[in-house]
Amino acid sequence: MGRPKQFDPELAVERAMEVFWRKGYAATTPQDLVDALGIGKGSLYHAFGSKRALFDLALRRYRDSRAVALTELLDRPGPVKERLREVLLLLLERDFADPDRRGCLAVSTAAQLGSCDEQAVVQVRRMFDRTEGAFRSLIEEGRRTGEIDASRDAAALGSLLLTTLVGLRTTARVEEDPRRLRRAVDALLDSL
Amino acid sequence: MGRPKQFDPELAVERAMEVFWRKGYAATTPQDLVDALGIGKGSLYHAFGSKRALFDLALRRYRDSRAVALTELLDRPGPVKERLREVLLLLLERDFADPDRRGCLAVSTAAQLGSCDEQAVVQVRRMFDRTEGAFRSLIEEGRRTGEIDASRDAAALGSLLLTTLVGLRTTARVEEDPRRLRRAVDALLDSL
DNA sequence: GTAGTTCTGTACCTGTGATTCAAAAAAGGG
DNA sequence: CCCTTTTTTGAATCACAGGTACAGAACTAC
Repeated sequence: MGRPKQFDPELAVERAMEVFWRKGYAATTPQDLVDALGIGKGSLYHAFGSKRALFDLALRRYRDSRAVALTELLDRPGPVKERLREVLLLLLERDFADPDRRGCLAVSTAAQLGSCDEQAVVQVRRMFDRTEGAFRSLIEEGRRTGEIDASRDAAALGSLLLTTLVGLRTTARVEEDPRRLRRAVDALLDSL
Repeated sequence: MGRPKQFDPELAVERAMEVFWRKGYAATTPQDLVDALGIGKGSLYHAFGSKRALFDLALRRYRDSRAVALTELLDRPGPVKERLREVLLLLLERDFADPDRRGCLAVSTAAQLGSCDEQAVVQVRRMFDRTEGAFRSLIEEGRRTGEIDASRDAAALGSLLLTTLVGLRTTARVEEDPRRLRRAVDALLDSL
């Protein structure tokens, strides 16, 4: 009971995520959020408490939506290496297609809040762990099917893939020529 | 003539670099800079014009000092792969040893200012290009000495190494266990 | 209809981010 | 020793970030 909300909180978090993603946490003002969410300041603070709390929700939403999307992409059928290549290249294309060059919110958060904000670090670490795990599973599958040399350490390769993905998405924010990064992806996969 | 400066501008930029590195551009306040530099606000703005201009100087200083240091490390004698491994592991150790987990200023800048700040993007791109070039030269040397398969594309491997380094230094900011990243480095170098 | 609850919009407040300025201080030249 | 130039100091400015308070609106249960 009580007056019902006139906005969809899920949608609001989604939009907040977009703003934080585009401008970064520190550079995002309550006014930016009010404008993007289309609700009053009162409603915003009543519903979410603080800018920081809203950021946490936004980051969690990002993690849930993107990490799931990634694992779904990785779980499609086909040869392991091709799946890896397709996923990495797809993410690259998306990053280059984005006019704002926002990259990955988790990666940016890691770079912006690192150390001083334990809460955010934990969120990002969780997302990284999930992604690394997905890569590792795929590597293990490849080892079973013989596509990947069984002498190689699946955990290490999973870690390497995560690291490379993080690097790719960061580098893509300043790189002009997508071909250089595509070739880097090829170079990595040719080595597996 | 005129009253002489009572502080060393070089040292001031150095200290400003430390602050920006630790807190990030947006989260650094003029007061932080005043405190760290030990000079008054008036002097600061008189000498550097604006927070942004000072950041540019700091970023340039970072680029000049660190990129040179990296190429020096890479140019030491020894087998190519071992040099690569040593450099990557050394940077990792340093990142983990840093209590503030600041990572690399250029990488953080790429993640924080990307797109919206063309000036900074250019600086970072320049630093990345230089690093990638150093890696590439080393790869070419390895191909000449036979350490690295001549069938491999030196440019692509240079790009891959840069990407991985960027990813390593970002991941190190949220990762707890250095061994995972060390293994990732090994996995990469074993593939060359 | 009224009581109780929850939402909304606006006004308001405090602190501080980023910058500017006036005036004093420290040099050198004539 | 005055004049000019440059730097320093510290106060002052001005907008805005981040959040609160409050009056009322919209709903439900009785």
